Amino acid sequence: MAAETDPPNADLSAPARRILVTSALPYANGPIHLGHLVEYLQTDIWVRFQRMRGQRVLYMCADDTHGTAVMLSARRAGVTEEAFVAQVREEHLADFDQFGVEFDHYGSTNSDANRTLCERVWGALTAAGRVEERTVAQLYDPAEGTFLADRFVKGTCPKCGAAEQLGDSCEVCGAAFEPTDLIDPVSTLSGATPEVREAPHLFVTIEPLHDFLREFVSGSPDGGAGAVPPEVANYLKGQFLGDPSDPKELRDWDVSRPAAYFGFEIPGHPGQYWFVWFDAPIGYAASTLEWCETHGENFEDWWAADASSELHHFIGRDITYFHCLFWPAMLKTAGMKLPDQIHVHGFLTVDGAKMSKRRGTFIRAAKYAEHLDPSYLRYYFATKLTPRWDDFDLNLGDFADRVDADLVNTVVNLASRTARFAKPTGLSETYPDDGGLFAAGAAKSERLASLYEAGDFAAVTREVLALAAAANKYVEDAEPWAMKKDPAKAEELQDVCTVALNLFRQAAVYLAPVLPELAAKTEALLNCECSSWEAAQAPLTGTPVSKFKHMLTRVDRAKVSQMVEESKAEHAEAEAADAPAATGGKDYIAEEALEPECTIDDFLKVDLRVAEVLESEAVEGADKLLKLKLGLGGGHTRQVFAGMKKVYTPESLLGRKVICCANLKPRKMRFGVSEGMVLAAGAGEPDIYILAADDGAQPGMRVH
RNA sequence: GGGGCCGUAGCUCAAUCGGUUAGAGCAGCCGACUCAUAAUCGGUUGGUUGUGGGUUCAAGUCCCGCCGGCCCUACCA
Repeated sequence: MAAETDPPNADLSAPARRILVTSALPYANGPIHLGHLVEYLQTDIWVRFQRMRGQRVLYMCADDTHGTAVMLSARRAGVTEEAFVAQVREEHLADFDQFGVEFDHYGSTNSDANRTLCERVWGALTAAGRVEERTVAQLYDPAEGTFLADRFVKGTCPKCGAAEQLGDSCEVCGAAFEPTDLIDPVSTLSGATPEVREAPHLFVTIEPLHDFLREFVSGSPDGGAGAVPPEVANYLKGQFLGDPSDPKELRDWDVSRPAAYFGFEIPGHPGQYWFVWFDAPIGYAASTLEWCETHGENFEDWWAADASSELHHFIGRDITYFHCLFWPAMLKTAGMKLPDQIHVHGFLTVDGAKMSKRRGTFIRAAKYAEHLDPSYLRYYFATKLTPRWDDFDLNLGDFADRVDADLVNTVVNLASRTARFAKPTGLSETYPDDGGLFAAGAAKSERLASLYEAGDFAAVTREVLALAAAANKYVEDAEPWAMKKDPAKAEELQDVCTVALNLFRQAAVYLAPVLPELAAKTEALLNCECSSWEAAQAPLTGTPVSKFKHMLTRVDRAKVSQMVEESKAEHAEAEAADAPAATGGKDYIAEEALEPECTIDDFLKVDLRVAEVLESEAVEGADKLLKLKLGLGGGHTRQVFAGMKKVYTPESLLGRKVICCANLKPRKMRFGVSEGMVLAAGAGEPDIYILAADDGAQPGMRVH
């Protein structure tokens, strides 16, 4: 946990800011994975930066423990919910620890502090007349004894008849409906047939706060800044708030769930529990309350409406709605501190695609740390993080290249190529002429600080790397290795190393929020302090240099692949364990219903031929398309575009015999005309399996 | 169905308010060097800025259509 004492303030004339920072609470129903880490690392970097600048920061987080999913997981595991979330908590904390994410306090939404604050907020909502009770009809699972959220019900679409559709919409025809409309609904929890039951629910009205919320997100007319970036404000206006001239009505929010539900029972409403999304954000405050109680601080100094502190939330863009509308509405009504800024980040993709368990790119934090140095990931994420909510990609090849090239070859190289020369003498007593390099780096201080402040870590790493690159050039030009051979140039050698090591240290200080371990190793090497921002302002002189030890090893590509392979294997095991035995596998016919009966004449209209893939290339600018030239014998060829690039590489198809529909009407596509279709099984990526003919089949033969 | 965001070199990203010939790193190629973790330094190849229109003296940037991706949301719009 972070030090409580205030570090020296960067700007001695200004009092330190008091900043309360949160990351969204991870749900206590699963492990932390690389997608989660985007947010915790982003927040941790920002927090560490603020601390280096002398600000007073509280970094608060907690496990989000309530809800149906946790309740069911606990049942399945045969333990109480409390025992279940306690176990998950240990795992989460271990993961955060490995990645250097340092919270001041990590609470739980299932705590007395949270219950107390939920009651306080609830009391305020009730007193303000914002709470209404209404009856809601919902599907109920008699076997599990719980009401079912939409995603826990499957059934046949009432509109198109497609089977196995989830409770709220149909993937096949796109229809939207209520789960109670489903034909033959089945609980995915127990397999039981759910019954429709009515239960009272409590709703919170936020429409009266419409004007307040508009001002909150986009700023006040008198020039006050909004709490969210412009694109987020646009989204909220477009989706929920509308224009002042054409406002949309904000819907009431259903904040209760009937028993059985793992959560807090609502005072005065026996059998009704606060919905997990109601108590989750209150967990930010509850965590602070617990911290205050053990640190002799006053909770109101951080959470009262007029508290002089700042409140910053870091969230993913999927939960923008809750944090930017409901949450401020709750706080406003409860007379509590409003967020000053909500930092919204995008999602992580891996190798250009959504994280996929099947492909092994759904990687747990713990699995990553088994194989690779967490510093790599902290750095790589930093090179990608901006204040915008764009998604960004963890390209595993690029990841390894980038870490090696930037950190090992450029930054650490500065130390490793000169520390040995400097060890016998230490650093020079006075800082030598370096052509202005150190001063130029020092002059970057405020610019880099404002980039950190704005969350533009990508720009920070770019600029610091440019400094380190210039430093390498300095060493190259000075040729210390030549001086080493000439005893008369010992002083000159010491000077060159003094410059190189100071430039290295400057970079390490600037990168310290991202790479705290590198900063610590730099402190050990140079016997100095690297934990304050001002450390980059003045060069170090006359100090001893320790024996150089490797600070960061190159990325082992084999470990990267191993990590992916093992993640893949984990998924396969989990699937095998989940699959009910001897049910004959997945019901693909239910998933994609049979077409109406056809006659032999209908079938013969489709002319299927054996074809050989003569040419195969990926289509530039298309993610899914391969352009194939098919040989049908006798000199006949066809150009066919096939949407299977994500599953088959172009080379893997060359020379293969495939089955194609040879009389399909040619279709003009963006990249050319497609004159047929290659047959493959499966509903689409990643399930695409090309049909093949047995040996002996020749191109052009018809399939009967 | 509605909305938001995104699309720039093989890869990852820059480009102030619309302003010169769209830049950088990595990878590739050529050369130099050898202190350093096959590191470093110099040079160099590589772009119809997804696509088609429009506005403008000037468009990667602004407007409209289309294609593609991600997300949110919805029997309202």
